Amino acid sequence: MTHPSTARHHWLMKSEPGECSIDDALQAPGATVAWTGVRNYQARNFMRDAMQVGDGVLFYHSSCPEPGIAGIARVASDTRPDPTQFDPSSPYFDPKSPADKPRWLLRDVQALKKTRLIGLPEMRATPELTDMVVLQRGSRLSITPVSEAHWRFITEKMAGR
DNA sequence: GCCAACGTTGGC
DNA sequence: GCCAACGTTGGC
Repeated sequence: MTHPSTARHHWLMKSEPGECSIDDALQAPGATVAWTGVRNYQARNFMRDAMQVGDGVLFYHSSCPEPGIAGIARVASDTRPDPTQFDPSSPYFDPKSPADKPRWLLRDVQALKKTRLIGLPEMRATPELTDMVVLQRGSRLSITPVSEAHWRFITEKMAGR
């Protein structure tokens, strides 16, 4: 029996392509970017408590003309404080975050490959994906868990070609 | 730009 | 602890 803490998880992580697209991530040193700007406790807790280095990530483009899954990535580091919370010039500045007890965390994410754009309308039209957390009514979380079945269906049946 | 849905804040 | 007001997200 596999211990739960060692079970591999999968995630969908939203990024605005105007800020960091899958192409930007692939061109970064080591194809790795710091996932800055998470300012929601539930999303932070996913990163802190459930993510593990090596977990698979669906790299999702949001707030753009064609929202959808744009690539595959992996969790590449443990959590560390998100430096943008202490930067007054950053849009992610949080004046209430204590310097000695940072409120917001990030992980490094390594882009592995760009896929064809699996658009949100296509995702919604795919019966196998109707239970995905990101597709539920009112879902706004920038980081959501992805089941093994959804991960396999997307990466094996949809991302190719 | 609109607005539904959800999260956070702060007075009480 | 309640909850109204306000802010944010993100698709459209």
